[in-house]
Amino acid sequence: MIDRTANLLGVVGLAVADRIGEVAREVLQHGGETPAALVVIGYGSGPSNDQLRRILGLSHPGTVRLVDRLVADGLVERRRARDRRAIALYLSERGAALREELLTGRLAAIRPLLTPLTSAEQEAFAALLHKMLSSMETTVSERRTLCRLCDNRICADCPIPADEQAKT
Amino acid sequence: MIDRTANLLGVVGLAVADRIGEVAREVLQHGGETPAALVVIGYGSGPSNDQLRRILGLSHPGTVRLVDRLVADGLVERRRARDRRAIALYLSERGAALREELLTGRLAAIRPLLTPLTSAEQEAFAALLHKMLSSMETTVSERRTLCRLCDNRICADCPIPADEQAKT
DNA sequence: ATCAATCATGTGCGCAGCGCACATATTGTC
DNA sequence: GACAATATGTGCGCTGCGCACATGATTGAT
Repeated sequence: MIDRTANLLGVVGLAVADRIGEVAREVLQHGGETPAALVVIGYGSGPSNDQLRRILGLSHPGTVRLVDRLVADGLVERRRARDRRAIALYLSERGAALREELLTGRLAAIRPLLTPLTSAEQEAFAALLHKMLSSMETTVSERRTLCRLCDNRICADCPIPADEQAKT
Repeated sequence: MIDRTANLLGVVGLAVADRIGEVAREVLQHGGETPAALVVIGYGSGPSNDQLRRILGLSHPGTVRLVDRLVADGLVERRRARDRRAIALYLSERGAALREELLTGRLAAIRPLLTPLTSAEQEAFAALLHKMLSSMETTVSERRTLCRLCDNRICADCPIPADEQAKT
């Protein structure tokens, strides 16, 4: 019985990912982990190449080239960090604008899946999703990977627990 | 409020897609739409290159090359179809075995997300997913695209409605 | 204070997955 | 029988990414 539910979740998950991917490509003209990079850098903490790499789950060179593309598009700036072998990544104004557009488009793409549900059903659905996420045991790094496309304007209190012991 | 739910669904959807992708790459050593192709061809109806193309949402040449890879790996056979300009795609024995492994791995990858829920909650969750899917208006072609990674051993009665008028 | 190990970034190279433009073979239509 | 429509295959190039390697900055051990 659980497998039938898992299969349904597989369908919905695929549909969600497909829709997000479409929006991202329309907005950014790039695919892969590029949209996630824009969101992550957009938090404004000035992540290093290596921190970004871990969150996106890419190789180091892959991340360098990804940032190259974003810089070439004028969406990201490489700045000096305290540690002078590292860099600090920040969004340009245009990058921030596209990030907004991306996050808005993402929600707009997912929303139609929920509208057939009544308000009460949506609440129940949210509660179940919340419980699923809050039951995941993750490190800080894994949590950031899961939330790499999250809309921080909406998700004020992320339900996903993170073991604070784990290294960033 | 709906946006908060949509954001949560976005996270879970991404997690599901990530996990499915990992399993697929482990089993098949290929990414992209390749795993979906294996599942679709595995239904045994002997689809043509063009029918497969529409379901996967790829260009025609992209599909030809995708099938090339599957044939090179000994997973798929190109056979003559009634229409002699078309071909009919079938799985080899090894292809069918890998398809089983892929579908099993897919469910195994999704299942851990559901286990924190009680049986009653899982039932409620399934009912909500079912309602979401059954509310989608899709053509036959779109339905097949949505279900391109579905486990037909589990999903006997697909909830997604399809307009039978639409051309295959 | 120096020097080796470590860390972070960047580069040359190649591969996988896919699309565009084009070529070829078969089918249906008039 | 001529011709548009259909279905497959090919040459070519692009995007996204990993591996192996090189370079500069920092840390730690002596």
